[in-house]
Amino acid sequence: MPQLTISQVARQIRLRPSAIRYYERIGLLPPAERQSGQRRYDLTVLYRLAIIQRARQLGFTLSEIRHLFFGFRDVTRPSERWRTLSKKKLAELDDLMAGMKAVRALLRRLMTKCRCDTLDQCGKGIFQNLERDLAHGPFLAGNRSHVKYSIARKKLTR
Amino acid sequence: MPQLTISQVARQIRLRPSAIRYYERIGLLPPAERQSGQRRYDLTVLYRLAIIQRARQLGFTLSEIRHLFFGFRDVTRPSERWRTLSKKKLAELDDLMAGMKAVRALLRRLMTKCRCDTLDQCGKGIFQNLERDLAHGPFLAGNRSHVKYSIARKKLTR
DNA sequence: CTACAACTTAAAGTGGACTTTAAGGCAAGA
DNA sequence: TCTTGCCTTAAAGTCCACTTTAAGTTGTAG
Repeated sequence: MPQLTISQVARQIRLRPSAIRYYERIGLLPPAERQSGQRRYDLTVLYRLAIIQRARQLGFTLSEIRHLFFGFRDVTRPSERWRTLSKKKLAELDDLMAGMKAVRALLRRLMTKCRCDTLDQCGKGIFQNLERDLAHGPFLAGNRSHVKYSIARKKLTR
Repeated sequence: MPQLTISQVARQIRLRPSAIRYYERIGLLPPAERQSGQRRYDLTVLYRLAIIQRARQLGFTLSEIRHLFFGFRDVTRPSERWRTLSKKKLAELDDLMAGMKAVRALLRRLMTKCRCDTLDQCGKGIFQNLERDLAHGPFLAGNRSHVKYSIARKKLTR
């Protein structure tokens, strides 16, 4: 029954073989059957990979996707699994959007309202408002969170 | 004149000393004066760090911030510098928001409209729509871009 | 027999913004 | 003198989702 090689699967789902091996290594995919050492797949792997792709696109981490697959009792239906994960993700997304709107506003103000003669002058102003700004709470953090959304970038040709 | 030690600066601006040393290493801060090997700073470093903080908060990378400081002719006023950078960032931000709205919609549909009995069934549906979805263009990519916004995370206590 | 394509593995590399570690220096106070 | 506390450096580690590399295996074609 299993007839697809890893690169045939990769081509169909638009992934690199290395990604598929990686998913297997971290337990997102079950260990594939082997024919003289080489992985062979049937169609169902495409479905599982499609879910992974879509979930990634929705901002889920691989560990959240593992939860989607394995973190529920077997009888739990997909709709409920998706609901559980999506609810959390939507909340995160809404936080993120709020933060981004605040950033947008700040960017606009910066563009239109800066009258400083030097950057040090800008800095002084910012520094003196530090206390007040921090009181607001960090609406946007640096970059060490589990939720990251990124703008699509041209594929590295290779 | 320079009287502050690195950890006094760090405390005032709410950074770790290691971050300040890192900024110096990558050329974001000028090499600090030394007193028997140790860095000593005056107030202006706080202003510069405040700008870095604020710019990071606005989604600028350290390399963009370097551009803010050093990428213009000396006579270029802060307002114009900010305008140049902000324009680009606003465009990126708008793309990002659009992508996130699409994701939001998909998440909502997933929550309310999934009637699959098994995840494989979900996967089959997704897989069969792959072509169509890809035609849309990747409105959101995985996570390898230079623009990342993240939800604030509780500081690692340590 | 040789060449070649496609596969295998483990381990190391990537990017960005730092932090942590290891090993050591220096000044002040008991 | 010894301890304490803060500082120094270079190098390695962290996170995440992979990719790349190096070295080797297998099957097929000429």
